[in-house]
Amino acid sequence: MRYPASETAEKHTRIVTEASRLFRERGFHGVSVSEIMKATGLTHGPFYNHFESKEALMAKSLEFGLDKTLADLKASESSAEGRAKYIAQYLSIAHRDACGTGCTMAALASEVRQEPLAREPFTRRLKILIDEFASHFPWHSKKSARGDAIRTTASLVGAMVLARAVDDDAFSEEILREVKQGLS
Amino acid sequence: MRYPASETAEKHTRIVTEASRLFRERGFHGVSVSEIMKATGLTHGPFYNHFESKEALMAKSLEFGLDKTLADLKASESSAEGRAKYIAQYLSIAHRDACGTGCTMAALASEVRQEPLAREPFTRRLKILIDEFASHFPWHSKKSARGDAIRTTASLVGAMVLARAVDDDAFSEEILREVKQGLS
DNA sequence: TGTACATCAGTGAACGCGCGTTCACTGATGTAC
DNA sequence: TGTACATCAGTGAACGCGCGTTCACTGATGTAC
Repeated sequence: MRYPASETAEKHTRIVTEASRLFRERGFHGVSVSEIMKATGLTHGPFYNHFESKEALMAKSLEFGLDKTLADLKASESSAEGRAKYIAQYLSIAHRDACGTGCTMAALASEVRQEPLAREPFTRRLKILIDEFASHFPWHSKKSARGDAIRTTASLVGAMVLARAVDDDAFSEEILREVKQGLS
Repeated sequence: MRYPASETAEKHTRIVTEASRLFRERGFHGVSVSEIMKATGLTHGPFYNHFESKEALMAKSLEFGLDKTLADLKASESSAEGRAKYIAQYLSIAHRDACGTGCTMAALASEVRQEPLAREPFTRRLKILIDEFASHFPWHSKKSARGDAIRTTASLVGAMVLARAVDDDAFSEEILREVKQGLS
């Protein structure tokens, strides 16, 4: 049956947001198209009215997640305290335990490598993120700002990936704490 | 038909080494049991003579890979120059392009989170790795050594994950270069 | 040392399952007159 | 404004496929005598 045209765009968005959350929680291959559609409240059939393939959705949901990360960064306080707050929040236990709503890089970067359609949008957005990170916060010097932004990003992502992989809460928190200390 | 008992252990080892390589290259879910067995020169049937399940092999091949990383670390020169050499090699383009023979953490850490049998062995070995990293090389002070080892590990893993995900060679090399510079 | 036979790692067809994807069908919406 | 009908997003059964796993069978190896 035909459905109101006004709802189509909203359903499209909902597929992307639910996919982004589920992919971050369980990885690209850990979630099926049916599960994503069920999470949006539809059956799996109409998926192909919205996207060409699952891989195309991977790319779109990756873009969505990274755009969110960029928006959060831009919305953060643009001072040394703002940076410390941003880092503390990134390396928090709450973030570690909330993959689905957290940083897309920490959740999916290592799977991006194997998804041809995902690499290009990932690359473009990481570049923008690094640029913004370097210019948004004050760093030791203008000359080192970009390098500092790259180093900080690598530390944040590495710490989160390891803290999440680890089985031992005390060790996991130690990783977050030590890296946070190194960045302050 | 029956096969020489002397070969059984060797075949077992070969399954683990081939699995470790393939898993690092394409992820736990990107490689099938059949592919692994084919890579060892056998059909897929006898896999279950050697391992209880694919997940059990994931855990074993993870252990194998991490033990190799630990052995490499122990074999490296135990001086400030040795550390610089170790870091330079880790953050090299050669390592970036050789997932299958490279660092198991950089290749699989984000997938470990979702594999129950893999988390415990991963955790135990990461602890040993951090201990060894802290005691093997000289750091600024004895007090900060452990924290420095954790921070360095997080930076290395994060840099490699990002450098591999990125589509743009110049950008990828910039990430490796800047993080390397920050660690020297 | 030679013979008879039990052992068991490897073979490869087969299992059920869930995946990504397709498609004939439905029927309220939107449109042409 | 009212009527007739084309549109098309959503439905849900079905497709082929490759996955992890199982198993009856094979036959050289290893062993008992």
